[in-house]
Amino acid sequence: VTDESSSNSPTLPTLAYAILALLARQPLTGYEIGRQLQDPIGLFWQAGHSQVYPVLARIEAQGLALATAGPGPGPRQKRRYSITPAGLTALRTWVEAPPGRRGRDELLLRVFASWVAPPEAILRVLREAEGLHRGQLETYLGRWARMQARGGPDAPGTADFADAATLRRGIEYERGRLAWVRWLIARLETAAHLD
Amino acid sequence: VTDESSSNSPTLPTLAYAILALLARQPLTGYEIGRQLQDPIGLFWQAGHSQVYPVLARIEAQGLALATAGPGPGPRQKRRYSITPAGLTALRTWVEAPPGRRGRDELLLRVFASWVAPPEAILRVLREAEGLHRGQLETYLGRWARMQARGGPDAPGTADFADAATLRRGIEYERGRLAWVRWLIARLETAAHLD
DNA sequence: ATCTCCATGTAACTCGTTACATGATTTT
DNA sequence: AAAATCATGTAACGAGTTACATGGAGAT
Repeated sequence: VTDESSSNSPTLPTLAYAILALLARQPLTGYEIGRQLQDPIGLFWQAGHSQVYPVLARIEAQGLALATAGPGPGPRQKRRYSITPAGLTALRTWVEAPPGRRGRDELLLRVFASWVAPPEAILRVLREAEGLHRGQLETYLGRWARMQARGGPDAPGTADFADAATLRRGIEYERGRLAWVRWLIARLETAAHLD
Repeated sequence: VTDESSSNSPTLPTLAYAILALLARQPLTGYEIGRQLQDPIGLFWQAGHSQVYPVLARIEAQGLALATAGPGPGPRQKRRYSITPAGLTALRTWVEAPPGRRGRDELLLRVFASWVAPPEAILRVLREAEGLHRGQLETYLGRWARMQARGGPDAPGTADFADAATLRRGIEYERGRLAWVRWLIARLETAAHLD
């Protein structure tokens, strides 16, 4: 375990910092955090609500966020969390630490193993992937357009600039992905009708 | 659990298919598989040896690979695994299934939260990331050059073509990453010496 | 003498996913 | 009338990481 912190604050999972990064912008409920970390929305980090609630409890226990409780729609109270100065400090410290790079990519792994399967099967997988990436790219471009519409991106050091920077990378990633998938489809198609 | 398989074969983790994809090329020991899935080498999937051994045991138990045992350097026997026809079929079936897309990116998450930290701290993180990506890109380009040297990539349907296709994506990914990191560094630097 | 590489595994723990559970309000 | 949305949580399990453990061969 890479625990370089003091004894009273055990290390938090990366998800905790994703949550703190959202809370640094505005107070949110666990439900809202869960929504923002859902699959097509969460640009760089995903989590289900069942993972969010226990981590939120730990964040609160360490004094990194405070909750204000009020009546909720269900049998339990609705709790809206705000980040504390200690939470901001913790987030700042984490941001300044070097990121660990580990990547897992199922599509790439499938392509790596694709030569064991017939080309039509791989083409099906690739065409589906192409659709998904096209959709994701459009989602991102829509966000980008809305962002430009309500005043362009600010100067570095603002949340708006950070949003724009991450979104920019998301768009470039999807474009690169799409180009590669289309290249592969073209290669496989020309090879296929040579038979 | 998304178990659509028959009762006698419980679902295997994705790592099992990464291992089968390696075994489909040539017989390997658990140690060699672990090496190939190590951080800078594993292009799209990473795992430590402690994860590999139990999964290999499950692969063997399901008859997807066979081991030939011989004297090893340590107290235990050295076991070299070969894929079986059943293993090839399982791999083929998995390749044809749609990949689940979930991505986690620590650097992107850090940039998303970067506005809470001073610009010099973020620049340190970004410059370190730039070095890592430059190194990774060089590694990939080296592999690419060696690949071209011993006869260019084959036609689709071969392992060599699959290698080239995945490597190509790796190179494009690193290039895109590098360009983005450099753009960000430039933006932050010009903003910094306006103070 | 110590370190690294080869080679195998186990143990303890944390993280992540799916499913279960409750219940009011709004939409179809 | 049924389904989706808001809102909270727990339980069970599987995946992933770090550390422990063993030991021969070769390099520094």
